[in-house]
Amino acid sequence: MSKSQDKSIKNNKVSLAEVAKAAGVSKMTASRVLRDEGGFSESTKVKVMAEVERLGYVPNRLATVFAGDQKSTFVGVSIPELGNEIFTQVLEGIDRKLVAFGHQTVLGMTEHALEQEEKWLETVLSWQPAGLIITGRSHSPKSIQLLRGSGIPLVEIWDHNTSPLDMSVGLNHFDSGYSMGRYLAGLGYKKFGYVGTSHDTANAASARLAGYAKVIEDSGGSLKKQLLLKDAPGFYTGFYGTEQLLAANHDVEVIYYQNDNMSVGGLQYCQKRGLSVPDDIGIAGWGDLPIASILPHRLTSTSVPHLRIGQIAAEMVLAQINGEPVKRAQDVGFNLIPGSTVRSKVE
Amino acid sequence: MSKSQDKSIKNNKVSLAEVAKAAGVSKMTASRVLRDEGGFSESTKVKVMAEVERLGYVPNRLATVFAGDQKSTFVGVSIPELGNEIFTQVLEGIDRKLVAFGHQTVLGMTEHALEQEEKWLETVLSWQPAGLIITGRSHSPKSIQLLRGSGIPLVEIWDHNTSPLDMSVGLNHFDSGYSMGRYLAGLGYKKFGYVGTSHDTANAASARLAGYAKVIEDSGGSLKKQLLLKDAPGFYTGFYGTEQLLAANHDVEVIYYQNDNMSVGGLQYCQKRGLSVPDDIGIAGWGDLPIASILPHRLTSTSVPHLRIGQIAAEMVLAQINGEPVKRAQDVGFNLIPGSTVRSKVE
DNA sequence: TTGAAAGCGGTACCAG
DNA sequence: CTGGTACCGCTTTCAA
Repeated sequence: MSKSQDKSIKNNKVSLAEVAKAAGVSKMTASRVLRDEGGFSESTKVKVMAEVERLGYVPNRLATVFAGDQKSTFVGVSIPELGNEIFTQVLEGIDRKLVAFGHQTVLGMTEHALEQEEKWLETVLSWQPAGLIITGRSHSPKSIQLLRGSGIPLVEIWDHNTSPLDMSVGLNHFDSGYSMGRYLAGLGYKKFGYVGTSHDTANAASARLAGYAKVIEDSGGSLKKQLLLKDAPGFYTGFYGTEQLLAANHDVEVIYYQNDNMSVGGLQYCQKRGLSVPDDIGIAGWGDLPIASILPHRLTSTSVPHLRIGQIAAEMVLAQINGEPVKRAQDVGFNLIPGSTVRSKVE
Repeated sequence: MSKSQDKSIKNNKVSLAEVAKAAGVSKMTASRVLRDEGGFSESTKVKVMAEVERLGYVPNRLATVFAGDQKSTFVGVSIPELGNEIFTQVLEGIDRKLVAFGHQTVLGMTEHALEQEEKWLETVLSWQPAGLIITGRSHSPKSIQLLRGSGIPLVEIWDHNTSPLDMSVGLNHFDSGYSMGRYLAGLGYKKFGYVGTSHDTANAASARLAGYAKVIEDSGGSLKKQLLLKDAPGFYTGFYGTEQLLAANHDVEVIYYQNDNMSVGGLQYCQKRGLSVPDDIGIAGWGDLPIASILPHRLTSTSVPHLRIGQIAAEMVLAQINGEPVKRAQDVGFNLIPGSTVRSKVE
């Protein structure tokens, strides 16, 4: 791992000064060439670039940011979990856009815990990020203080939020759950079930459940919930959550799941038990995830523009960084997919 | 967004000097208190901490790293794609471990392209990361030069690599494909199929395919491949890849997929066409992904410790940072899962 | 237990 | 077109 010469004491990093000296010019001239800001001759440029190449110079952006009044090119992005496909898609949308504009994502997994978020925020802010994109709208008091004081572009995503700390993009999860509830109630269902995961933090999924529950309450139906503690909302969780729900409540007619992957778990459980969908039981998911595209029957679900949310969030941060005008709050909406895993309207 | 006082010209960041002044001590004393390195009285500590709290001071780690000869706490982590569950799991393993030891992940999506990796490397290295974890073993010459010159801990993951640039953890993908080929050939299959995606870069999946092909060649069987260009290896890709493969090759007896999700797509396609698995056709996946846990029949596949690879990679970087001894190359191995989506041994 | 001065690697600003 | 100088926020070193 030793290069041609191991002159430097502290680390093998080549500095601008060394490059400049080797090229026989001043630091300033070398700096100008590297930033291509003009004000130097062609011959100087050639000399400097040759040395850059020869010495393998990698600029120290820390120093750059530090020197000027600039911000770094980091954007802190927090999502609750990487094991959840939905957030992974949002993250992908964000990173793609950010990278295209010369920024980098500094990841934060908050695991639905306010303290985790707070700890991450503290650290990431100390690196002078150019912006912040965080999932969710509820934060600890300390976090809010940090966010307020940071003065950098901030986007709260996922939940639509008409009064964000700074900016926000997402959708109304309560409405989304409510609309599914209305749809199912409209089909004549009376005995509702719900299967999802549960966390300490108020989150989007619980808002959907609240919307769903509201319809049921208003329409005089019954609701049985199966909330799995601290589990990731995936295929298997849906499978055994359904098992548990049905074991305790034989008469549930339709089940709404936290997401499509869980509902596919439910679908498999029903198949295993010989329950016909939708004749014996109805199944509804959320999120229109990839698995839905290959199911033999269209899954009743709600489609949401995951990638788009990420893209918009990144665009908002970028626009704000560049001082362009930005709409503070955007609602990307959702789309109910009727599907064929719930019964048709009763005549 | 305006705090109590908007005194500063450039940005509202509170500096150590301001805290020190407000507390009536010198910068150094304040610095000592904040780092808790001793050498100050209890009363000074109280004064300083009070001001830190009151002013909402957030240290500028950029300056810290810059001033001392320290490294940052960043670790650059590159994966090919976020849309691929497998890598997402690896990433989760990495980030969990890293965060537990006070480090942060700076994300890089290389999209299987060497130039993307190179560009990302250049940027991320300029931020003086404490370490690097990158997926894959093939890099551009420029990338290799950058990596060599960086002098920071580096782990190449995914492919087992006996002569890594620095360190490596992964498994032998060729062997993994070979073992599946042997297993299937041992069951009497002669006409093999493969469905996967294809990229410019030599990657792990192509190594598996090569191992699989080798067995087939040696045993005198036939191999029909369906390589989907630039597609993400997911459910739907598996579905229509199977459709295409079978349309062109009616007599394929067993199909090996790039991963489990694709094979589930294949399973669904077969069901749709009324093909019985394993009677009419055999299906084998790779990766033992979550979806496999809820299928009615055990999927023939290969299990791999995704999270573990991530954890080990992070541990290697951490150990190296702390100057502890590290094994340079680790093979986590793989495990063939016989399953019931291929036929039983022919008598 | 405390503080003053130097310097990390760049860039802004001005003078030549 | 080029170079000198001050300085960004913090830590290291040395002296008090």
